[in-house]
Amino acid sequence: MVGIKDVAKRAGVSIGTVSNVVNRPHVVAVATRNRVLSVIEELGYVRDESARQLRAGRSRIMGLLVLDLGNPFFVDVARGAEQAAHAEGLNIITCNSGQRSDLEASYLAMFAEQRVRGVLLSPVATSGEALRAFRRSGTPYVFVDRKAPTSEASSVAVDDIAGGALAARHLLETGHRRIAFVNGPAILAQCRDREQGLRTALEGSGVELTVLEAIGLDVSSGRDAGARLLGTSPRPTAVFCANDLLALGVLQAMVGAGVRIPEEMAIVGYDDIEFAGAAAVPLTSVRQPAQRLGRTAAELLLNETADTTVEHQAVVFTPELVVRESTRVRR
Amino acid sequence: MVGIKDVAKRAGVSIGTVSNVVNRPHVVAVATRNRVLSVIEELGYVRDESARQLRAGRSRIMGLLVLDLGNPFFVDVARGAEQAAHAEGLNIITCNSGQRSDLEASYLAMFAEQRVRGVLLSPVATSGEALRAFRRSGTPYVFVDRKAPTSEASSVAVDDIAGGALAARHLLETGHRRIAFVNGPAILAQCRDREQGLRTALEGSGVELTVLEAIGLDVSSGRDAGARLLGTSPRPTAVFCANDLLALGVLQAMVGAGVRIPEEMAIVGYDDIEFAGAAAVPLTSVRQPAQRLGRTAAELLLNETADTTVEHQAVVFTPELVVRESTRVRR
DNA sequence: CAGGCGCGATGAAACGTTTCATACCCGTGG
DNA sequence: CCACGGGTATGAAACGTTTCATCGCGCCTG
Repeated sequence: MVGIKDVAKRAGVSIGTVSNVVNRPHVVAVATRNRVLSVIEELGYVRDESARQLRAGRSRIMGLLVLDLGNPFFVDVARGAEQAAHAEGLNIITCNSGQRSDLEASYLAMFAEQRVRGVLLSPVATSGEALRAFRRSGTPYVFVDRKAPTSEASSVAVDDIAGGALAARHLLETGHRRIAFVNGPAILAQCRDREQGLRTALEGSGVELTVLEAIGLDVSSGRDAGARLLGTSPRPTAVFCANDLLALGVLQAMVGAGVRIPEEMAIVGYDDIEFAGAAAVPLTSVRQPAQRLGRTAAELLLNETADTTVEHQAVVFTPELVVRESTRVRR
Repeated sequence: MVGIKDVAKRAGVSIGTVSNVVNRPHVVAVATRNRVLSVIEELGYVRDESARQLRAGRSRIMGLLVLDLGNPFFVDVARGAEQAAHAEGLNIITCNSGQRSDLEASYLAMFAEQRVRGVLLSPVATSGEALRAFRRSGTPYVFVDRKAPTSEASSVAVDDIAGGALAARHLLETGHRRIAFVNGPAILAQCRDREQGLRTALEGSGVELTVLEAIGLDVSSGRDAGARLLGTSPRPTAVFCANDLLALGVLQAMVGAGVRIPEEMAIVGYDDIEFAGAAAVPLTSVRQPAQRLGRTAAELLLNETADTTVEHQAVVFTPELVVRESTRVRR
């Protein structure tokens, strides 16, 4: 592999000069510069980032670890983060923990070993060995889609309790009295909070609430949950799902069983991913500003890495209900 | 930041010994080993991957550059690739070109500078400055979802011509005589091939074919195309879309305009993403083995990086038609 | 008892950069 | 004519690892 000293030898200059041509072109005489540049071109020299980084002590890369890239919500978060990072000339590497703590641990270790500039993290659980070990490495990090005490780190999240309440109030207003909640794994704070918001808002309303916990937060888990839901009696008249993927699965199960939506079963999802509006019956959903979440988190992280004295912040966005056919009362 | 020599000093051993503890624990006496390990724990030492890599001359990372992470098809490709890489103890970093040549170029440059072990590439265009420059860097690469001459590199693809033909024959058999094709950007070989397969299969059938080119390969481009389609007269009775995202957009436009699917307009998509089956009207689609594509490509790349004498291969998978409501003739 | 062997530990070199103090060359002003 | 300074180029040190030749030491064997 051709290195800086091959270029130097071939161009008849010192390696320091080659380095200057690459990094501070203005300090080298124009004749020399052109000669070196043409040798670089001729030899196909590509500088070695690991050597650069070793010398510089820090990398030009930012890590992003999300819970599930199969969920378009996180793809949007990644898009937002990428924008902000590119604006500062940094590259982002996106990794997918798939909600598995072991993968999360392995990616965090990788980030630490890479001496990444910082990490945007949407964690499986904020306690846990992996995270504790990662903290010790001293790599700066910001939580995404997860509140955290500012004493520990900055965070950017959406108010999940408010989101749960939004869904609850909507279902109450449309007259439902038997409601099911299809939740995801309770390890996830998002799931716990949405349930809590729902419960609090339903308090005293006399609504009969059934809670099902799905295995995952994906469409096929939703189908399973939908099948279970079909077996309950008396059957609820509305179901709120922790996630649009779950909601799409539930919807599919209902349509497959000939249950009419929303007449026999109203459905509310969460995230308002693009597919929610294009579903069998367009889904009512709680919208989160996903791209903004990613962008803001990246900006916060960039600030903190530029100036370590800056205070941690906890940014919380407010979700918004988008009403579509799946809960719209037909006349 | 604590380095190997801090550990060495504190444990009263040489840096070579510390290195051995980390990399070849069996060669160091158990008492020494434990002492060093406890110092590592105490100091929170994390080894510096850039120094490691500089010394080793190669990295433990594989790059994956896809056209669009917003398309669940590529998320599945990424999943497959990740599996194969992890099985070999490598990490994958996934980047998203979003079909933009400038981003593609910038990520390829980054991969080359990082000296990644190899790159899985689903390129915007196989010609082009970016790719030519990348080739010169000598980083091994394998094309994903794109055929390529074995003289250049290995590739893993799905037969898009066959896929287009599959859709065409299905629409012919279900009696359609005015068909529209909503294609994506013609720079993409996938789009050109699917169109060609369609045209060839329709040849001599007397079918009237209208081709629309959408701006992108996403749902909103599909909505636009759907709107345009509504304006054509006489209106086609079936539409084939280069992609499920486009098909979902077209579907949404049709449903919004009160056009009955499949009676007034049959729709066929491509990729068979999970959302296709959960759509307003479940979509007939051409299925591709996405995860297998990623896994196979990664395995090929691993082989080639392990043994440079191995021959390039071009693996081609065969697509499969999945028939659902959107083309099913109702009785 | 000498020689050899195996186990553990050591010290130094090397990886490819960047940076910085230094040196050289030439022209200009005193 | 000398001193000085601006514009260029140089050489060496440093970054944190891994690797490898070497060495010391205790033990076995002949």
